[in-house]
Amino acid sequence: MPAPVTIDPAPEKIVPNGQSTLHEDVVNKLRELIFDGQLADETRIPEKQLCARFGISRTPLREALKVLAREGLISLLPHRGARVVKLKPSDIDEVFPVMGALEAVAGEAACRNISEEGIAEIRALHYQMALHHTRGERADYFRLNQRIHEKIMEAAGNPTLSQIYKSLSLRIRRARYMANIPQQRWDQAMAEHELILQTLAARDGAKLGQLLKTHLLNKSEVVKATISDSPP
Amino acid sequence: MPAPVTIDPAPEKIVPNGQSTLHEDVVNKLRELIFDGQLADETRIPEKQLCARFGISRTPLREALKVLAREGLISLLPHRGARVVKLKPSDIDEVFPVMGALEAVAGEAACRNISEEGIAEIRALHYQMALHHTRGERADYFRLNQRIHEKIMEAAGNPTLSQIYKSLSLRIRRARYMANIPQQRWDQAMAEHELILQTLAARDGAKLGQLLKTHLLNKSEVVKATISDSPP
DNA sequence: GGCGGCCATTATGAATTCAAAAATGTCAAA
DNA sequence: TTTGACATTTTTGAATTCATAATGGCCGCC
Repeated sequence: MPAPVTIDPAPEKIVPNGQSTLHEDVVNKLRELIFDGQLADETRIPEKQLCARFGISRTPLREALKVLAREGLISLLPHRGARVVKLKPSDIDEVFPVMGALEAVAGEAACRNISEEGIAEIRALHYQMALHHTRGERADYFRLNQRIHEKIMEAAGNPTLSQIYKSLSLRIRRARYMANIPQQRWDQAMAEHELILQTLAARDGAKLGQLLKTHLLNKSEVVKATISDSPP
Repeated sequence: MPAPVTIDPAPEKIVPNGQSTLHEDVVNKLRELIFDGQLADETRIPEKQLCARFGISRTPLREALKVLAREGLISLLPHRGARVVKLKPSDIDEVFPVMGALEAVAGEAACRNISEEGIAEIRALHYQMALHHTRGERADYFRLNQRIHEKIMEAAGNPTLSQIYKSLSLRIRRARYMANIPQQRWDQAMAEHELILQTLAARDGAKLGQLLKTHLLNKSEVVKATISDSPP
């Protein structure tokens, strides 16, 4: 095989910084590559090549692969290498109800625990997001949207819950960013968020839980539509 | 302490069977050791010693440790080794609401998806469990109880949900088995299960979800009591 | 000309080796 | 006697080496 076309002298070397371990850095780096689509679905991940790219040996890379496999981002077939798992519509159907339930729990807990300052912060984020919605700035809207949901999750004060939610979130992140949401649904989502904010401010846990659940379920439909063009 | 009574010439060597990989076997083995309490809380896990015990090299063991760390069973401090994480009462407070929410989702889905045969199976398990309850056979009761919840989870037909639930389940399994439930609470749990069965048979998803949620929450109190004697 | 088995190559699984950080033990001084 | 600095030992982190299963090409056969 001839030399590769793109020659990068120090592509994205992972420098061993004293505090974190090498394999942890590799995990994060690989996640980024997967999200960026640089490691495409179903393509085999050649260990040697990645090692060269990162400038490390195979040992920490393989440790990282094990971790990512456990997270569900890649699949690890014995003697047959690792490959990025393809996100199927059915996965969306599976993940979103779970995330909805988790957000519902978070919402209930948040209503109990959140400070007035916390509510104020979320309110600020909300109206910032509303502005982006009005202006049709999708990327910014998505970013704020994400942060609001994270804030609610954080306010719940349940690290275990947060961790699991985050892990699931990562799993479908690729699809989520793809989501080319139609205007009508976008308006609806914005209205839902309006209600979510009010309910949180009123500290109506049960209602907020229900709202978040259905909000997620609605989102599920959109996301599924965006990836259903590439069938399993 | 004198030498252990049972001397095992080849203690628990892990033999490389063709299909599964070594590190996966090690993960399972280590989980067992942790659950059995052979690896006590907070004690450092010496790699070399375990390698000798398993008859393997350090590489697959370390890979397994990474995975278990991601599962939350052990903590991995750089250059300071791995140690089994101690189950604190606060962990119970965190985990059970999440499991409750997951079971609620499962209950709703199960009501939609479960076959009549599936209901019949759970009914059989239920009355078997009731018998153990009547006889005061705690271990058997716990076993059946576990299986019923697993059946409901399975009937939901959501692998992602099952996986997360299982992972959480493992995390608190130690505490769960410890649970020396008082008779009064046991009777109450049995009554709750009676209702759970009826609601499932009636396919009332919303109600079943609610029941499972509160059922888990009640259980949480008992479990927490059992580990609160050993404070954080 | 196409298909199937055989051998060389390659990639993965695991063991070993090397390096570096942390734990331990020793000895001296306050 | 206690404390603190230093040297030694131990343990972990990472690289390298070895073994083995899978991949791919080649040749013979149908």
